[in-house]
Amino acid sequence: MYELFFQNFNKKVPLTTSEEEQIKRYLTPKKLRKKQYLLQEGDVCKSIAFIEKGALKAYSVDENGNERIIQFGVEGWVISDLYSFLTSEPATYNIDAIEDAELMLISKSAHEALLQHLPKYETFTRLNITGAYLAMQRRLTSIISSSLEERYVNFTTLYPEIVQRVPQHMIASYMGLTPETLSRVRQKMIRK
Amino acid sequence: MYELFFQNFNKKVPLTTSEEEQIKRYLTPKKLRKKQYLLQEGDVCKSIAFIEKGALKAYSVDENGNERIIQFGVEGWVISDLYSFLTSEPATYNIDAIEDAELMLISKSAHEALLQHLPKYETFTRLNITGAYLAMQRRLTSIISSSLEERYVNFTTLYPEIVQRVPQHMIASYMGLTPETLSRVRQKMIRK
DNA sequence: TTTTTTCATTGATTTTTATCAATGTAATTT
DNA sequence: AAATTACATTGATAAAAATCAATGAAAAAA
Repeated sequence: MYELFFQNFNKKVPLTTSEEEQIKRYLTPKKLRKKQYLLQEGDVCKSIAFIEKGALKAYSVDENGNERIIQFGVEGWVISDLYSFLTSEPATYNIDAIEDAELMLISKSAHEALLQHLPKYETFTRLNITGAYLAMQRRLTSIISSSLEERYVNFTTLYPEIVQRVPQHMIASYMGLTPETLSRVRQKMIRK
Repeated sequence: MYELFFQNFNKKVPLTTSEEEQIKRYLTPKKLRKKQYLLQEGDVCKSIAFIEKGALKAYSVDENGNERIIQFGVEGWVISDLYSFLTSEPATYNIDAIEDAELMLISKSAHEALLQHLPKYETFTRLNITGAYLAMQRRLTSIISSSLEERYVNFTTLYPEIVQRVPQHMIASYMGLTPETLSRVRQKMIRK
C-alpha cells in the first residue's frame, strides 16, 4: 500500500525503518473511483496526494463548461492545488480521477509536523517541488517556442504512459488546443 | 550591498546576526553592465544569482536569431538556469543584463555547503522554489486558458515594474507573441 | 551634433488555429 | 441487446496571429 511512496522517498532521501514508521503515522490512504473528485473548485485543498495507483487530472471549467486541463498525475506523482493547500484559500480548480485510483494523503497538519520534526521530509519536499518546477519549466518553454507538432512529439516522448491511458481530447486541452486541432496535427505526422 | 538579500531571507526565515555572517562568507557579489552575460548557452551554470539591483533576462535564441524570453528578473528575484546548475549539464539558454545590475552569487559548492550545515538555508531554498513554482503555474494557466488581452492585463497588474523598465518587444517574446501582435492587443485595449 | 540603431506602430497578406457541423465507431449505461 | 454517450475524425468557414514591409520617433553611439 505504501510501497511506491517510500520507494520514491528513499530514492530521494534514504530513510531508516523507524523513520518510515514515523512517517506512516502521518499518511492517510484513500481510494477514488473513476470520475470521483479529490478536490472541487471553491473548496480548500486540505491535502497533498501521492498517487500509488491510477490516473488523475487537475482542471478548471470555463464559461462554456469546457475543461482546461492543468496537470495530469499517474503512479509516483504528486497532485494537489498547492496554492490553495499553502494559503488555505479556495481552490481555483478541480481534481478528479480519470481511472480508479489509490492515494496517500498528507494533510496540512501532517505536512507541517513532518517539516518541523523530520529534516529529511523537508529535503524530500524541496526535491519534489524542484522536480515539479523543472518539469513545468520544460512545458512552458515548449509552449512558447515550439510548433504544435514539436510540442506533441515532446509530450508523447516525455509521457508515453499518459498518451496510452488518457483520451486525446484531454491531451489537447492540456496543450491548450481544441481536439480538432490536435487530431489534425496527428494526421499530418502520420502522413510523413 | 547585501541588504536586499538578507531582507528577503529574514522575511522568509528569520536569522541571527551570526547566521547572517556565516552566510555572507558564501556569497560572491558581482556587477554586470547592460548587455553583459551572466550565463551563455552551452556553458554550465555555476551559480544562482540573487538580484540586488537592475534587471536581467533569461532567453534562448532560435534558428533565425530571434530571442525567446523565458524569464525576467529584477530586484529581489533569483535568476539562473536551475536545471544546468543542478545537473552540471550545459545551459540551454542565456542570461544577460537588461540594465546594469548588482548580484549576489551562490556557487554550487556554497549552495551545497549551506544546505548541509544550515537547516534554515534549506527552508529558504524550499520557500523560494515553491514561490517560483506557483508563479510559473500562474503563467502557464494564463497561457493555456486566457485571451491575449487577459494575459497582457494579467502581466501588467502582476509585474507593473517590468512593464515600466523593459521594452515591449521583450514582453511580447515572454508572452510567446510577435511584437506586432502585442502592439495590436494594446491598441484594442486603449480604444475601450 | 549627426548618424545609427532600437523600438513601436500600422497596413496588407498569409498562415495557423478555432469554431461549427456532421459522421462513424467504440464504450458505457440501461 | 438496445440505446445513449463519449470520442476521434473530416470538411467548410471564421477568427486569430504571424509574416512581410514600411514609417516615424526615440535612444544610443559616433
